Amino acid sequence: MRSGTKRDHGLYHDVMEDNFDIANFDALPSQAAPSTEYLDGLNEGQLAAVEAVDGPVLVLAGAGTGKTRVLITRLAHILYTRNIKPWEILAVTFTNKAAQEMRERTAAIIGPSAIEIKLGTFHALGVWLLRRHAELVGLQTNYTILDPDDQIRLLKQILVEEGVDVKKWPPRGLASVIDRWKDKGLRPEQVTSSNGEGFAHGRAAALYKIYQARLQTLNTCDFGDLLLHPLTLFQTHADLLEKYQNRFKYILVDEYQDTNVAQYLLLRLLAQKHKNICCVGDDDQSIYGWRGAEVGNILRFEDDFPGAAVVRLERNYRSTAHILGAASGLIEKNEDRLGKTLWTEDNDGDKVTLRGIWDGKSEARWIADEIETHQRKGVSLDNMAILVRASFQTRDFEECFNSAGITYRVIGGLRFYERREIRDVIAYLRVINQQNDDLAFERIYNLPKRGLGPKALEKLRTIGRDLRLSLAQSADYAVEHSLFKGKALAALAEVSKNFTGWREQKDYISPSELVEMVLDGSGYLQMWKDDKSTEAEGKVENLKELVEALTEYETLNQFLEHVALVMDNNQDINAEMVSVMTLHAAKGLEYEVVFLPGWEEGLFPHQRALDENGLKALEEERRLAYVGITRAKKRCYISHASNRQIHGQWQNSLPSRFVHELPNEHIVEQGEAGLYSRSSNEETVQTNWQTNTASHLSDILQKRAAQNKQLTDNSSKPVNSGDAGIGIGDRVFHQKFGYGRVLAKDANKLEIAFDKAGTKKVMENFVDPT
DNA sequence: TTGTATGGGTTTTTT
DNA sequence: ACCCATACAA
Repeated sequence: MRSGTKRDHGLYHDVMEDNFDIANFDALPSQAAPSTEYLDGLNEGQLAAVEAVDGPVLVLAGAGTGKTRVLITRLAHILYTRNIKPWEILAVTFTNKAAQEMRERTAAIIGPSAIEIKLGTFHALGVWLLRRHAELVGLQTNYTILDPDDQIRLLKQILVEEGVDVKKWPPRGLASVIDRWKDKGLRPEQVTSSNGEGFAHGRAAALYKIYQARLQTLNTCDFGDLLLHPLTLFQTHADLLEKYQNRFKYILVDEYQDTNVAQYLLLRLLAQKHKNICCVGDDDQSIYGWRGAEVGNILRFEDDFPGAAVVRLERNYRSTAHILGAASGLIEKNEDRLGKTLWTEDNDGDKVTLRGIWDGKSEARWIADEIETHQRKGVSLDNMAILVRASFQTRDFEECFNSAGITYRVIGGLRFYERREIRDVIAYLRVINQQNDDLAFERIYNLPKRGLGPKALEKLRTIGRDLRLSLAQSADYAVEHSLFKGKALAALAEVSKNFTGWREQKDYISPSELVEMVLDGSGYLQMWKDDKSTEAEGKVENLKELVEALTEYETLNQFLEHVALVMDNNQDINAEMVSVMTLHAAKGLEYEVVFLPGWEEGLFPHQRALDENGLKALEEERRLAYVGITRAKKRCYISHASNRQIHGQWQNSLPSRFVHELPNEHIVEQGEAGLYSRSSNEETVQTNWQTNTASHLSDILQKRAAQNKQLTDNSSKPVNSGDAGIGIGDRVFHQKFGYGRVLAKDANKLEIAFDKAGTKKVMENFVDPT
């Protein structure tokens, strides 16, 4: 499946995309007489889940209970015991990673015919369906997928055109309103301003209509459309629906707790005929509510499919008893759950380590030390992971690991295709692939600089509006009729000529040859080569990698699709590396040793989530914590820092309420002198926050001052010592900024006029009196 | 038209 | 701290 190139860009072909055609001739015979070997070692519940092949089945599978194994074995079992071809099975997952793993492990049991199973993410399924029936929803078959960045850009254009104040009503806000509608399977004509969440005084519904129309003329889909269009397709074309219902005799769904309404409706339609649908999920691991996921889908399953078999998997094979105990103790605090009791026969193992630390940097250093200790004891770096709440937290670790010489990989950090130079080239490719792609055209019409500015663009826009042409077409037209003068005309003529040439070539040469032509012909590569800045070299390097990566694709369209859907930068799968990723990205994974840094109020649970969704969000955050802990097999470390730099500003914070919820018997505390300690300060946050967030927060505010004092008094850490009494007018010294005089004081923040560095705001802890 | 300076708003999590 | 939009100079 994966090609064997040395550098792996994660740009593998998704087999899902091309398997349909080969699937129609019977190349591979159905499986030989089965031995039931593959069923060996399953426990009672797992076996039940595997053997309940026909009819609806709901598997409630706790963390680490072997649900992936069940899914895979079930796939094999269906193929062995029913007269079914692999392509008559549909298996949907949430991530490409999960899909890939499932395919590999299935292939290990049933052999190469595994590639014929229709297996992939919901979105990949959507792309596939849409590619074949695009015209029925008003698209052309070579439609492109709009990435979130362009989605925002487009929405902003629309808002500006419609005279909406984008300062007050940010495009992001509209994007999320529209995304939520699409998550619910609602098309523009199905929404009213009343559910527009008050955006731009109830204009959201109208804006949604405009946006959708614009997408159609651009011949493009956003992520939501990849689900919404197929849904529309099935709702309006009964014959088509029936065709796919007939094809997919068995359906398997992973991570069912994270399906949104659109996905749920799609599944329900597809499964209606044969009703052989098996959904696997865990309500305690539902962490995508913010994206429209409905845990309710799990609860509703038995109503939708009467007579559904329900199987619970509660025996955990992954973690030690202490780790499981800590996780269970935490998740018990949630009101809104089906309730499950995981158990294990594993030994107790080590307790979960809890540590309070001075700041984010020392936290990273401490974790690096622990990693090295484990490494010396023989744990591979591959078996260790750091799971953070927000992606900015990865930075401290990257810096620390770089200087400590620990190899690491950031999963889902900034992806290869999100780099500017890559996006630029992709924009070129998009315009070649599809002249309608105005967003892409706008990105590169003056890149490298050709002396075409906003005025030229405006002119093209006008032409386009009058003649109903896209920007690229307008450019051609303008050149043909000499609508520009002098330099601008020459520049535009060059652009137009280039694109025409590339477009003529694109079907005759390989995508990587095409990109090379574009890079040279456009002067884009030269632009970076001429650039003397330090980063330019890396960009040239990346562009070379892109050309290399493209050799794995046969058509441009295929490449563009993968860029949008599956491309991530998991390079160098061979080297041993610690993984650093967000908690969300860690779902479904497991590691011997897991570090969970940053358990601080405001960061985890995240303040923003709490602000927006209150108690519901709190419970989701808690599930996230639960997911984090249950990733660990042998060792789990939780830490919280007292000080952290956020948006460049030092902030101090209290330990997360989740820290206090960890059951004593499963944790061991490591304190640092002078820092917050759970045992000594127990009463600090142990209040009834669970039912009353507000009182908890005010509680925190109250205690914060007291804690600061304690911190500054006792700490021996960074640059300060007993400096509690700095006042206005005092002379002070700061390690980085040197000497200065205090101008103003606000709580523990000082405004200081430094002799050399100018006036800055600094935390009191970081200066010494002179 | 391009380049630089300044000020304001901002960042959760992802297919 | 960073990204952005706007303003103004070249």
